[in-house]
Amino acid sequence: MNTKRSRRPLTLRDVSEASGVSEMTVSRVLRNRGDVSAATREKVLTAARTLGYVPNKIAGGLASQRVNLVAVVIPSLSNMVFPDVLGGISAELDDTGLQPVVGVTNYSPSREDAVLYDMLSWRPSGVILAGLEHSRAARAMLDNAGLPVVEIMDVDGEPIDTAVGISHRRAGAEMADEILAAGYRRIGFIGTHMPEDHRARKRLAGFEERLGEHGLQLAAREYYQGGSSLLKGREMTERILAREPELDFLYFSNDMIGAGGLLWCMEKGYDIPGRLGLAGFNGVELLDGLPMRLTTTDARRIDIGRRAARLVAGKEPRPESGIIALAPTIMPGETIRKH
Amino acid sequence: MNTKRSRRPLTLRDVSEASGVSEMTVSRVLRNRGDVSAATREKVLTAARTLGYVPNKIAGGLASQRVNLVAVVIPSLSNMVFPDVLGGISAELDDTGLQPVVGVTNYSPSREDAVLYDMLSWRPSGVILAGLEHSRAARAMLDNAGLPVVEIMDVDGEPIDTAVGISHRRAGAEMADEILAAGYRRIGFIGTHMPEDHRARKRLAGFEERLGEHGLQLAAREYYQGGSSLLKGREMTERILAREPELDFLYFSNDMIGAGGLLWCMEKGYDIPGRLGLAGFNGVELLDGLPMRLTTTDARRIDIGRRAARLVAGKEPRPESGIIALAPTIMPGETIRKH
DNA sequence: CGCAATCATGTTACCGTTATCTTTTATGCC
DNA sequence: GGCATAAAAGATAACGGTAACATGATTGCG
Repeated sequence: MNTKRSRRPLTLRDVSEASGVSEMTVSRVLRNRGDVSAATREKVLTAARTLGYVPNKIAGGLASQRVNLVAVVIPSLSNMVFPDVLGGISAELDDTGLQPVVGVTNYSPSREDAVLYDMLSWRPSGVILAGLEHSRAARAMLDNAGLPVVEIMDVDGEPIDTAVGISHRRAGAEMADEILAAGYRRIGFIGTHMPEDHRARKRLAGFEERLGEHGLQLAAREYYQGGSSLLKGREMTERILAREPELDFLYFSNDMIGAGGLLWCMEKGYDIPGRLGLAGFNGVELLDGLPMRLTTTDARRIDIGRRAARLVAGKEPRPESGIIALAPTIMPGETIRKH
Repeated sequence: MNTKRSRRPLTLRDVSEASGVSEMTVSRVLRNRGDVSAATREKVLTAARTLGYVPNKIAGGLASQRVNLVAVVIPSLSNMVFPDVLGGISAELDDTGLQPVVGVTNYSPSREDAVLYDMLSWRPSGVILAGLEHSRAARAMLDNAGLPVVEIMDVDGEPIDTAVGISHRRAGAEMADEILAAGYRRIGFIGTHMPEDHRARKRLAGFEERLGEHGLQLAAREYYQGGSSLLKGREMTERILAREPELDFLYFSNDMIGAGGLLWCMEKGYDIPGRLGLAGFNGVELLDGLPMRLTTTDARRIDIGRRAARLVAGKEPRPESGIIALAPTIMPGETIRKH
């Protein structure tokens, strides 16, 4: 099966010699391009197989000026948000010959610049990146690169090329509507202290704005550092309720801390959703198994991934406006009163 | 800042002309290699910046016969286990100039072959892949490639080159010890029905073997299809207890379903850990916020990622045996009786 | 001051493919 | 059977960098 570990790496030439045809013909066979007779095709294929030849995309990419890679730049892996998006992207890219390559920025603009630079140096066929806020340098790079750029997750802003996402302002506002309609009035907010998480910021802005329209404002807010976890949700919930015991609703900036808050409140015997209502954001699978279903907003992650992928793959035309806005949809759950 | 969107992509030649030096000198500046005077360095850098030049790694890689990529091939992203591994890898690769590129196989051997083939066609500097079980074709490819290969997560088997992980047999056996020492005797198991999840299989084998040494065997087992979620954990727990109400312990093949099981049992009012003990596997952060801390085994994911990365980066020599076995460590939690 | 060592830069030849064009061979059709 | 046409294969020249070597400019030092 395996040839003795030859030191010199295999090239087209080796396959060409082994099968007695030109390198060009081998290349054609391996890429299924151009006319090759069934006989030679077979010869070449077996030669390639027995040698264990693996094409060199570095050389191929240089020669063809085309690389089947799509750069995907996102802030974080752990967020339990990203795997869904990537799932959507992969699913849609699967039959296009394009392959996603992921870069992670950790919500740092300078890391984002670096990651982008690095990705672009591979001359991908397209770029999908999270958010609409990018450094001047990043915008310039992307502009210059002259390839499809899809900014995902958010549509509240001016896309470089195309944007696919939900309006986080709207998501926040709609949740506010829901909460107010259910009669809650003393509302607290818990979120990360991350100036770079623009989407969380916009969500809160939309939320507060809507409260304002009803003559209300947040009765308390609590910010935390670092990653989101159930434990953090518990801590923050305890803290905010200790400070403001009269709150009748807690709006969490994501489901993970929302779930932590929910567990804590249930243990403490709070009457939910009667005495205290809760809501999160994202619509993650995790929530399905909680003792009580947390009300949340589905951020349409899979759809966003799919549409973004369709755009870079050219399966779908870029809309005139450059913006594809999906509707964030509230998933009622059981932690908010019926009205 | 940005030059008018020129159609022709920028090359070294453009920078060279703009700064009045040879392409070679530009190349040297951009890579910080070789001697260049401070003056020209500055000239080149500003030229590159104002043009918005991004190096072409395709061309560079071909010329230098060297690519700063490390292929990371894993079965799944959603597992909440691989993000940790990736974290460890990135952390350790950060100062080496190497960059991880992730491929996902969905536990399918044929997908694994395809992903590997694809990755190798980029001629990476090293490969990190999950598990010790690979197709003959995959082993041949890796053998042929002549680069460092680190198989991670598992050490129960024969590595192609080097392996870093824990012994899942041992992890299973040690958990069995713990459970037996606490006096539980009627033990049930809940896990995925995935013939390709070799690590889960080995864990169970080690577990059962140890039970056997004590003259016991599993009193019940329940397998499920598809992904692990809290909800699935609840369902499976309900099912196994309906079928075998006399069980006094449930060993879950991962923490997610373990957590689901725990929540269900608590709701049903089971006395835990008195009447019924529970244990999972992995040691994920999720567990920290549960109403009761689930007993589990820390699979050393971050350490595994780090060591693997150190090996491919050449920061650490390959051990004589080719195997780096980390110790799986039991995290007691509160769902198992004290003994 | 002269000569070797060092620094700074340039020249040339690939790296392993694929695009494009050319040549050779097979095929169809009246 | 001859000639237009298509199919199959090959030859050649990029693609955009970098390695390796060559060269010109400085510097150090007895």
